[in-house]
Amino acid sequence: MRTGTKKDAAYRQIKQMFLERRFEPGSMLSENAIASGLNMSRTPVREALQILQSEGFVDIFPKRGIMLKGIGIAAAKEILDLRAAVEGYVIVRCVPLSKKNLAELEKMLEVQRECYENGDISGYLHHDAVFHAYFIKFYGNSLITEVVHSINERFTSVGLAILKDLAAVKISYEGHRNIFEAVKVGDILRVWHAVYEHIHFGTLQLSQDSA
Amino acid sequence: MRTGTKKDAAYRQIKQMFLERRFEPGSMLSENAIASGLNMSRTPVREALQILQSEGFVDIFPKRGIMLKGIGIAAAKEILDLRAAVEGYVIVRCVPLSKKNLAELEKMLEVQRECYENGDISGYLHHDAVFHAYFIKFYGNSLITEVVHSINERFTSVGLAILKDLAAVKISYEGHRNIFEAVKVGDILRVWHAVYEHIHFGTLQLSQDSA
DNA sequence: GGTATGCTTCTTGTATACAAGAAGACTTCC
DNA sequence: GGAAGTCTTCTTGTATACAAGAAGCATACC
Repeated sequence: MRTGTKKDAAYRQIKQMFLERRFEPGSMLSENAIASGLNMSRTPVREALQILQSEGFVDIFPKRGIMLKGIGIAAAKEILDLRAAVEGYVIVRCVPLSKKNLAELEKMLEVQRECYENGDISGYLHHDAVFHAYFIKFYGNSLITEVVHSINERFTSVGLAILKDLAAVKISYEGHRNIFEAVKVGDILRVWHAVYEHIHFGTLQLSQDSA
Repeated sequence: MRTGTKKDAAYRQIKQMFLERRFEPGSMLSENAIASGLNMSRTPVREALQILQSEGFVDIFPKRGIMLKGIGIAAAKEILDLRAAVEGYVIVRCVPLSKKNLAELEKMLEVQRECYENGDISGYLHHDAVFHAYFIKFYGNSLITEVVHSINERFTSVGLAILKDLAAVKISYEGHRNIFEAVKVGDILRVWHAVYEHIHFGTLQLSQDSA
């Protein structure tokens, strides 16, 4: 435990358990159970859970219990929509990019293409995240960075539902390349549409799942 | 007290005290002081403060105290930038609007103009918020609604710094009208630029303050 | 059998006692 | 006078005891 307070330790460990899918979404948790599992009293666990509630990970029902929230398709679409809003804006505002930045992006696209050609979906998922994070980080608005990070944290599981096969990976990769080309030529409207189409593709994939 | 738990009551009351500027930004608070002021023990106060920390209202320094955070100019600009991102997207996506919606917006603009002509800045501030909320509400993405609401909550005090005189109100009103006209003719790029310019105007006002 | 009532047991909500760190004042020593 | 160390007092951190609501079950009554 390299942490300062037990509350922070509890927060990190509980969130990690959630991200690792150690509990079923929809299942009820108890402060007592978590506390004994983490070898601490209810107090820090309780405080950690309050924060996780305000971040949308759990629902606390007074005197009844705590429910781990899952992400439904509707919520996932709303997250994608917010991402489209923010990322579209950020990437548009990054235009024009320096040659150095363009070269870095080109290299990323190369790596993505390799993942696709090798059938490495999980590798692609990682590099997809890196690609999207690149613009956000470069743009440098820390509030936007935080908001995007926060919504993506609850979204990790959905990534697999979107990039479920190589065909989807191919389309995603082409979306990235579209964005890149639009950025390269500096056509703002085209950038905006490319980002929108790319992220909206995720929405379509999710809709197919429900069918 | 019409509330369920004391924690919720504490949360609401403390936040309201912040919004009413009952404490100086930057001042140190103590759980004890707040708790006795609210006639409850430290526990619910403490939990409320943790949530307020995760929402960015306070900083908790372990074993030292709690500091009420103010909004610096840099933070205010980041908030405006995020608003530009989200509102720009939302309004673009609202296009085309029905005649009924356009008529409602037109009526709002009338009210705004009256506020301006009567020199009623505080009235304009209110109707400005209504105008911006109109698109968000109409668009109907609850995540976006929540995020915008959350950042605006911390932003109320800054509104006065932006619309500090009638000249600023006039420019703001013209910004709204620009957005409206662009929406009316359905020119997406023009909508996007109009929203960007309108919100970026706030950034400029803030920069002048610092000079 | 069906319904209502009270009990049992779970949960979280709140208060409080104590632990422990941080900061400043105060004292002591040089 | 100055510096080091201790001590006092503030703060929050954590554990625990108890309060109190909610839900299910068993039981009694009709």
